[in-house]
Amino acid sequence: MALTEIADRPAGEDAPSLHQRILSDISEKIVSGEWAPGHRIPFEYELSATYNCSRMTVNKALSQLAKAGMIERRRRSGSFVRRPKSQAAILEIHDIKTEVQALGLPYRYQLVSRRMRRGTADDRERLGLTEPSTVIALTSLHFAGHRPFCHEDRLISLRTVPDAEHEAFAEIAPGPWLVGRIPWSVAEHRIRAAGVDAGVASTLDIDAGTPSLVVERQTWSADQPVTHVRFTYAGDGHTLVARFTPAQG
Amino acid sequence: MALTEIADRPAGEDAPSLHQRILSDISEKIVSGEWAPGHRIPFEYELSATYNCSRMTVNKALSQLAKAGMIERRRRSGSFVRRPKSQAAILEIHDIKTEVQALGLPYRYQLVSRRMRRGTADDRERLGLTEPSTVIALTSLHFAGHRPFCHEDRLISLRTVPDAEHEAFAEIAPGPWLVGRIPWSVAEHRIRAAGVDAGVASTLDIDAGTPSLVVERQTWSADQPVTHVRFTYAGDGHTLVARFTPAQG
DNA sequence: GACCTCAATATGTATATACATAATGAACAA
DNA sequence: TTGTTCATTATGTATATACATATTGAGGTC
Repeated sequence: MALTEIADRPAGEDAPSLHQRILSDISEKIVSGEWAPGHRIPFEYELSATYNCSRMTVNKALSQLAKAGMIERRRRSGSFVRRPKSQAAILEIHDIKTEVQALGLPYRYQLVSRRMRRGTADDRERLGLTEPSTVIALTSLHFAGHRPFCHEDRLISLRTVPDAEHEAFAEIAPGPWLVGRIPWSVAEHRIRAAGVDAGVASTLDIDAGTPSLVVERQTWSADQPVTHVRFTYAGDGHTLVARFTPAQG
Repeated sequence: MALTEIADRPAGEDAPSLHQRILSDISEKIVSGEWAPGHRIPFEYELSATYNCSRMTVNKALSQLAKAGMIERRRRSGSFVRRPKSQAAILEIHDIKTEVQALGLPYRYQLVSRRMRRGTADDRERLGLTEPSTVIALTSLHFAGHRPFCHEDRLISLRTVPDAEHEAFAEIAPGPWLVGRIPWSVAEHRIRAAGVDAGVASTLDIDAGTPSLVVERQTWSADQPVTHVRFTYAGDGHTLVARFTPAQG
């Protein structure tokens, strides 16, 4: 009877594509534990029979699952549920304006200092420069409402970003200015806790040594160092939050 | 002449699949900035002509690029390079044993305390429990060499993980014990800096108030709260590091 | 001009088919 | 026993084809 087929896809529900449905069916079996790690999932031709579709459609679903790291595919042997890769997980880090506005507070940017100089040894270290180069050194503040939310200490390599020489950064923060102008290919983050030093403490209007969250980001574009930023979030007021589902690399 | 065809694929090079090559060709044009955000990339049938392949092969490449967030596809209009989505990025967090061993130091786990209790209001808050439930509360230390590397403060919901009642956690850390036993579907991380409180300070053998990195992780399996952990990494000795290429969500 | 209709168009999804490739295991030879 | 050969098998990749679907733009009507 046609009734069962109708029941498969209730009227109000918008129908996802078939390979999508196969994918989520399998994904659910894995996440629920019904198919434990190591379990061999049905062969492509078996699934194509149960779903009454072609092997290509099943292949599309399984390939995506393999890419997401949920299953492992072995020729001649079949596809297997992968063991979760330790407690590894993924965290998203947003830009500051978004962060502040997500808190429902008005955002404001303020430049504290701007210097151009021949890169010191420390500058080269931070940027990952091998040869001397001229750099722009910026310090600035990001406000959430009336209170300073974050202190930014940034270097920009003029060799890679010559336009930065003619930008005052009085109105626009260097982050948004760089984004869109310089396509970055690789970046590296470092997150740690530290007591704030005297200089940063005074601009943030807190006591030196107060615990703070330090996020450093180093960015390259096509192997050329672009910028190095050090964000200092004062006190324990700031938290990086991430929600995610297991995507075992 | 066949010579040009040979030149296309040098002898020593292993040939990636065609759709892979199309994907990386386009990806490179985008990352290099040759195709700026908003640029309309060639239509599927155009690319299939230039690469002398079927539309399906091009479609596979473009679909993956769209999924990765690098391009946006619009029916009837074509495919366009997407504007990078702010400075969002991704960070991987590994489990502690792996972290310690990556430093080349011997790893050791030590249980400090284990209690079973009817969940307090704070316990329910941490686990995300709506109704009262019995919980296991564990505190333990992770050593890197001789020094305490990390303090762990964990709650496990006995309702979701009844087996935990019969596990002493004297030999095995609760993290690895839970992994593999309970497939988790969702997790949430919170990362912040804080001064350590007196209790944790004494077990870590440092002064109270020392800046420390606190990583909290809350885990659910099929909407059921599984566990809540609070890792405290003493001082500024510990850094979370992440390297990544831009996958603009 | 505002509105409607409709053909054109680019992507979305799915099929049937084909051959390549890696891995397994059984049959067979030294 | 050890090693080799070889057919089998499941996945990997690619093609040609088909129809669905959303969107655009042109043309006609009120």
